Amino acid sequence: MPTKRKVNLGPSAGPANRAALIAAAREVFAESGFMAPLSAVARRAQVGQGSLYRHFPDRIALAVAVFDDNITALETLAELSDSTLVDLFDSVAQQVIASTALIDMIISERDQRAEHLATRMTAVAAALLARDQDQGRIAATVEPADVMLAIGMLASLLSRTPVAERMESATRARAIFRAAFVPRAP
Amino acid sequence: MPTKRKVNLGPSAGPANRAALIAAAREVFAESGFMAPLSAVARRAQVGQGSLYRHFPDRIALAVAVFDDNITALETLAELSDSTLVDLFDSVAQQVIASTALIDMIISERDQRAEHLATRMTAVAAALLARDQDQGRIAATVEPADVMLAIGMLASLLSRTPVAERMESATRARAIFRAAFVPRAP
Amino acid sequence: MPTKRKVNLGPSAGPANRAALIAAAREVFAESGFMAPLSAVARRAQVGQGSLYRHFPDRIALAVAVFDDNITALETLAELSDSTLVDLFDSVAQQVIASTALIDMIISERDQRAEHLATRMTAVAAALLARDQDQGRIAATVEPADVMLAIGMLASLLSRTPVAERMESATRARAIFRAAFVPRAP
Amino acid sequence: MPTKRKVNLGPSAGPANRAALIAAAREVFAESGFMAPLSAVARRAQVGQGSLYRHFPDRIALAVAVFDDNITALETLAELSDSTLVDLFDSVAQQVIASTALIDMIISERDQRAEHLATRMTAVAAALLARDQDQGRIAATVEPADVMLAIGMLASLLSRTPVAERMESATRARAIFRAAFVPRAP
DNA sequence: TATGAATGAGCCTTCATTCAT
DNA sequence: CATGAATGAAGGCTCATTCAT
Repeated sequence: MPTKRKVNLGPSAGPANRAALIAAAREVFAESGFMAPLSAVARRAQVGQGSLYRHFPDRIALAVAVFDDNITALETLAELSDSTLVDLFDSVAQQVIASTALIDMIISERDQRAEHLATRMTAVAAALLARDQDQGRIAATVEPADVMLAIGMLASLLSRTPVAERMESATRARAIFRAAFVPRAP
Repeated sequence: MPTKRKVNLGPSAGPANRAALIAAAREVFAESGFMAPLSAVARRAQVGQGSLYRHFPDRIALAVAVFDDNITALETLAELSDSTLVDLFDSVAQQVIASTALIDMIISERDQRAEHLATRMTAVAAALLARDQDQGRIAATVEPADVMLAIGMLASLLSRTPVAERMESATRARAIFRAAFVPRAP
Repeated sequence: MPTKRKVNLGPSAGPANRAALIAAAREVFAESGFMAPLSAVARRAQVGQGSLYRHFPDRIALAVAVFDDNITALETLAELSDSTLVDLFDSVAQQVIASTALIDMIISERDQRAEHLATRMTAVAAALLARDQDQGRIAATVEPADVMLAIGMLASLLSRTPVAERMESATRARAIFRAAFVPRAP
Repeated sequence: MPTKRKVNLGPSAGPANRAALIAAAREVFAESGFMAPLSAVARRAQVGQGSLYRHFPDRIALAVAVFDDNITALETLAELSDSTLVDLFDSVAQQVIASTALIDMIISERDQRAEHLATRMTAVAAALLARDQDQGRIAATVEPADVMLAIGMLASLLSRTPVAERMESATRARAIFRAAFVPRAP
């Protein structure tokens, strides 16, 4: 009465699966948002659900793995000597235009790991802010929290905007924030 | 085929139930967002699921009933002769601090009824914008779409911010938008 | 806090409601079959659901009231001196082409009242059969049960055939049964 | 968000469940017709509803699995060199006496998969008809559509006949159709 | 007596999570 | 260590039936 199994390729492709899961999750999160069914991730990665759970015991673990790259990209940006806050806005907007789920998570999850990503992002913002203020591009009264809030608002908005309208909204929002942050009297 | 019953207190409280449903929905939406389970609304209203569906055949019908009040409050605000865009921001922030779901719906639903609420809100924004620009309080370059975008960002952000931090975020955001919209050279 | 009611026209239109319910049920059964929601009947009759239940405590009671007319039409047919079994087939087919639910009920319900209608229908069949056999139009070996079975099959089939194809199926089926019942060697 | 669990005996009986579901569905369809609640199938198979949906994503998928055997049996019958239309009627009757739902589905579903079964059944009928006509057992005027109609009527009727009376009805119906299809003058 | 709101059982469907192989 | 089937808890929705007014 029992069964028939497929094949068990053994532990050969151990971390290959992990990578496949991350890639699949990136796509799935981008298409269907942070709350997309995890089974869809496993399916797209051609991996058993069990393996998904072994590598990433919960949704956040998976999301953190996915979004670490995004944050790293921002950090890299901050290290360029000529990057500005405007670049940061643009980068974030770019990321969110492509995938909505990072901000979904950063804003809504109280989980340690999500907050860690948020912290790294804040550091990026603070670094760029200081540099811009030094060079008189941004008003001295602006605080890092303002920048993070602006980023949060930008991203949160874009994350709920239909894909087709995201670009336009991003442009308009960027103009608003630039106006808000530019120094007053020349 | 028949069904067993427990008690049936009858339709004595006909529209009282309707009111209870709206009140419950306001709370549930505030706590859990626009996608909160409707069964939770029925439960909190102490009402059968069937009654909920009789009164409000779908989620949007319920939401519209809940949020009509909010929009009406904004319209009333716009009619006061001395109200300003800042007042509008504050009102929206106030509302969103209390309940998150109105903007959830306005941003994400393409439904006629949701768009009707959005339209009314836009009208309020446009009226106040015109008045503020006449009196030199807001730069002439600002367009209604900018105002709506700002409101959307504000609300979208607050809607994902944990309740405890909403007030602070709202204050900071208001300052940002004021800075962005104020006229430049005096 | 309580209520507002509509109007209560009193017991003025007592049996008018009953008639409206029967008419509405005839339409609803025709459109949606024997298992159509009773609430749809009440709605179409512009009558409260309670009234429906007062007049017809269950689905069968309502159906019997509706279909009594159909059976009566068949009985009237049988009383015409020149009517034949073929006429009966045609009449049943006609009725079923229009509304499917009578046979649904006769075949599937074991309820007394449904069987009463079946009995009357059988009497009609027997009368016509006897007459046809007297005149040599139908083989002497055919029994009333054969006729009822043929009617049942015809009707049961039509009741499940998409409306557009019913006419064609009815014609073909009639030919089959005629071939089956005609006397053999002339 | 998580879920509580009782026991999980694992997927040891993987395809055993599938078989149990088919068996259960055969019984449930036989007892309650094609529209019987799928939850009843899961319950009778002692299987979670989720498993039912995994194996058979919709009602038709389940029905096709159940009825494929039936059609296969008919096809096998047609391949026997000495089988006749009468055998086909008897086989169909036999099957329908046991389970009602096959014809329910073939008649009422416009779904691809249901029509595929219908097509196979028609092929069987046409093959047997040709052979019977060759050997003079069936009138040359009879067309495959007549046979299918007869089968449809037979099955449709039986499908609505209480189990106890099915055998008798089947016998009588077979006699009728034989009479209808036999060649006329010897 | 008529009304129509309220009830709640039950069906369908989706998913997170577990676990035998 | 990977697999993928099994589980069952929700949630959405529909309807038959009751009952205060």
